Amino acid sequence: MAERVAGRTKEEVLKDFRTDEIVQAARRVIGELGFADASMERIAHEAGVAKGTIYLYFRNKEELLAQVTDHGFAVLMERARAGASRARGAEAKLAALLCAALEHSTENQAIFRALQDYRQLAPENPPLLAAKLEHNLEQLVSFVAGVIERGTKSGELRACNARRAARFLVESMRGAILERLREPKRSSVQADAATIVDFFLHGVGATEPR
Amino acid sequence: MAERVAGRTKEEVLKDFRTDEIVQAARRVIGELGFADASMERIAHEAGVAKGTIYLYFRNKEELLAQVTDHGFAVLMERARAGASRARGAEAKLAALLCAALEHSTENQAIFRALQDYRQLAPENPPLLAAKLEHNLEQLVSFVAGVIERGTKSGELRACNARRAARFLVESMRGAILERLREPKRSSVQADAATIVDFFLHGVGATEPR
DNA sequence: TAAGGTGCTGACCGAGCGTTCAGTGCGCTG
DNA sequence: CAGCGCACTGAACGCTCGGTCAGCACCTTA
Repeated sequence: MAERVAGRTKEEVLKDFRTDEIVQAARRVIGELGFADASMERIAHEAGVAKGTIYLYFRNKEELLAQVTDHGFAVLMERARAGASRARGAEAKLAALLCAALEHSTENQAIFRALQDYRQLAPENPPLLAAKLEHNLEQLVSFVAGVIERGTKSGELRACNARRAARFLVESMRGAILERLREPKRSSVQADAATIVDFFLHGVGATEPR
Repeated sequence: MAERVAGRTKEEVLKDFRTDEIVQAARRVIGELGFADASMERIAHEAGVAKGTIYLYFRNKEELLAQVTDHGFAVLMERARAGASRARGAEAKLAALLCAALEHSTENQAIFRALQDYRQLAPENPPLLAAKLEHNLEQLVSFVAGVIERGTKSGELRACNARRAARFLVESMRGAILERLREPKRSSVQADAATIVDFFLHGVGATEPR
């Protein structure tokens, strides 16, 4: 009989540990090389195990990649929620949200590349990974849309299609992240986030909103 | 001595014809399958030639893909310029520009997928294709930035970092195109373009611009 | 210490890719 | 009509990659 710690066997703990090690290794490799060039061989090497070992913990490559992106998105969403909940008012919440995303993308390019590339992986008949990413992205958009809706109700934001606006903002964020990755540390995360929110709230038109 | 038509030999005309045929075939295949899955075999089949024949007209796959994206971008830019030049005022020009881009992306997904995927193709040490796409995208941003700057001078737009604003708009356009490709023909090109320009000019804030 | 089990290894496989090149056949020329 | 040149072909090549599995090493147990 195996000894138990907190209701889990030693084997289960070890398995979780190994699984996490491999996921983290995959995250690093993807962040460095992108999805397309992140081979199982390279990931195995990074994790310090043999290629075959990965297949003891994941059914195939796609399942591994899906876990990587899921994990990355979970961290991003947690940060975004935490940042937004600390801030007061729609503008501050959106800025905090963007800050979290920009910081997260700077520290960890893997999840962001996912956001960017996922459609490429299998444009037709999207498999597990594409579906998961689609779902994750939708979650982010929904969250942003929620912030916008509450802002509209409180009168801070004008009435608009919250979902469209949320997508609009998320895409802009994507662009800013891209730019930051291209020329890193050109400006602070806070400044970039503020610029985007400013554009988003006020636009570039000289006339007042209708 | 070969006969000449308009200063070009028959061989040159034929070569151009074949080259164009292959480029168009590649465009269709990329549009259907994406960059990653557009194999030379498939492109050759679509063009109605043998795989080896492509290598008589293009040094390698990358050169072929680069020509495809160059061609697509040239068409897009031509449309955008034409649309913008017909319109009067910054708002109308931007709307026309977005219309052109949305139409073009609807008819021809290849160039758009390029915009989306190019970073994926070679994240490190970007080769010919990535460099060309980067340059093309920069051209588009510059064009938009020009429209914005002139709008600022005429007083129609408020003063802002035109380049940042242009990137902001281009990314939003990208998002709209993505959405359109996901659920095609949900709304008219004109309506989508108007929505984006409206967001872009007025933002979602209830207060007037500073 | 011997036996048994289990986690792990890495050489191997087949598929698919971009690329090459010896061969083919068609059309032009003398 | 014979000979030649050249555009074109597609089988073959080298390579990479995801995925497999027979065997090994180590730990536990008796």
